[in-house]
This record gives sequence, C-alpha cells and structure tokens, in this order.
Amino acid sequence: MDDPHALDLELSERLRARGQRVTSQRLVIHRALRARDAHLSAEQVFNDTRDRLPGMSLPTVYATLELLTELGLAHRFDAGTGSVLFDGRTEPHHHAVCRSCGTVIDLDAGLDERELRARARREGFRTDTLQAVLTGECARCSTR
Amino acid sequence: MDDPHALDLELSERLRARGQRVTSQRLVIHRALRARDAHLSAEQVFNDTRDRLPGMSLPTVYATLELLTELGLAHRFDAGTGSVLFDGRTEPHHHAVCRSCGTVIDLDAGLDERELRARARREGFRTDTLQAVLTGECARCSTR
DNA sequence: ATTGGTGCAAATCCTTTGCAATAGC
DNA sequence: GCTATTGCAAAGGATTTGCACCAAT
Repeated sequence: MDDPHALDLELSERLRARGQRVTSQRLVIHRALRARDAHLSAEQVFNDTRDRLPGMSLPTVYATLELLTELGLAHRFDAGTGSVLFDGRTEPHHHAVCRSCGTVIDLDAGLDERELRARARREGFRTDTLQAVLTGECARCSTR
Repeated sequence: MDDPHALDLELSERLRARGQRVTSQRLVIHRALRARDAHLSAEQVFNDTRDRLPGMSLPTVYATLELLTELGLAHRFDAGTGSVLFDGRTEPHHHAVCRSCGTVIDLDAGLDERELRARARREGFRTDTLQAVLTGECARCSTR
C-alpha cells in the first residue's frame, strides 16, 4: 500500500465508481496523505503539495480532504491544536495527543484502556484523559 | 450535586485554593454548565447566562470555560460541529455524536466497544467510527 | 461539447488579544 | 488600595463560498 502507483489506482477506481473525475490535484493530495504515516492539517498538505503542483490552492485541499474522508481513504480527527488533522492510515487505530505541543502518535491497539495507556507510555507519554467518541447517525436523522 | 448552592461552594473553594477571585460571572457560568446535563458551546453558555447577568461577554465566557476545565469542573470536547463543546459532567464517560445534526449523547460505560455501541443503539443511533483519544504530555514536553 | 473541478478573492465563523474600566480581596 | 477580572472592540486564524476559467470525460 506504500506504492504510489497502487494508491493512484485505488483512488481512481473509487472516483470512477461514483462518476467523479480523476484530477492531478486529487492524486497528489491523496499521495501526500497516504504515502507517509503522518497527521496533517490542510495547511500542511497544501505546503507539501504546492511544490509538485504549482497553483494548488487551499480550497481545493479542503475539498479534496473532505472527499477522501467520504471515500474512507482518510480520517479527519481533531487533536485540539486549532486545525483539524487528516490521517491517511485506513486501518482502525487510536491516538495520543500531547496537550502542550500537539504531537500526535498512533496507538495500534484495540479499545482496551490498559493497553492504550501502556503503548502511549512506551512512547514517553504521561497520559490522563481518555475520551472515546462514537460517530454515527441519530434516530431523527436516519429517518429523514 | 444538582443544588446550585453546593455548586457555588465547590467552585468558590477551588478558586480560593488557587488564590483566584470568586466573581458572579464565574458562578453563573459554572451553574449554567453543571446544573443541567448538556453539551454547550461557548455561544450557548453566553446566551444562557446573559439573561441572568446583563453585560456578560463572550471573551469572559471563553476565559471562564477554560478556567473550569483546568479546575476539572468541566470537560472540553470536540464533536466536529464547528465549535468546541463543554460538558459539566465530572464523572468520566464517553460520547456519541450524530454526523448530520451534531446531537451529542452521553455514554455511561467503560471503554468497551460492544457496550458503547449497544448504549448508542439503545438511543436510536446507528454508529460507525469509534475513535479513542488519549490526552497527556509527551516525553519532550514533560522534560522542559 | 459538457459540466465538474479548480484557483482566486473575499466572506464567515470561532476564538483570542489589547486595553481601559470595574470589582474582589 | 492593589490588581485580577471584566467588557468592548478589534484582530487572528481556520475553513467555506461565489464565481469565472479550465480541464477531464
């Protein structure tokens, strides 16, 4: 899954399946996000991609990140650092966030408190609050 | 803990312990948040309190909510609805969020996926993503 | 040839900051 | 009286929107 070519194909197929266009902006942003394990803000994606694609714009970055999130190829997630972060890892996992500097690390573990804290500790984290958020659709909205 | 008088006392004691002042703004905002089980944005707290305390200002609401969070009398939490929410429930618990309308419900359960989903379902939620965020301080920041 | 996507500029929304006036200690 | 806290106005920063142009189908 680290091969850029395979990433491009995956995105292209999903776009065509929805009747949407394959553009160079979408391919480049998709690569920037998924080719390396990072948690990037829209601004960071913008900076990472404007070299490869001069004229890239921030609104396009936002639109594309939203699209990738819809397609399940990225996850949006708020670390309390002011801007929303996007994560290109598609396997389910959790996060630890440093309150002071905003550093985010991945926690590859199930939803087990002891294990999650142990993994964070192994990375040098002193943790306190643990918050789980379950996202979905409420009764009222799924009826409409 | 629903008695306003007891809430006032609790806040006053904690403020004095830190050498900070007990102001009417702080008392009113604290009540607005903790007297009822709700997940309120700064703006909502502002609207709820300006009746009781004319001249209340949004910057004061923000400052006070931050203070209450530091004191452990409130929890800040992002539901992806655009503005940060504050929760006056001090017992640890988790949340379910509706992607469409932003409704937030409390999940009074430990960190057990099956149980969390079951509780959300009981409230009419169809859930998908489950994300745990562990907050703390990274190695670098705790040394400085 | 169509029309979905893009880039630019400007608007919007949430939150924070600067500073003089006020109120708690 | 001293100084933290407040209210107001204005700034700041992230994200979205409107619209004319461009490029993928």
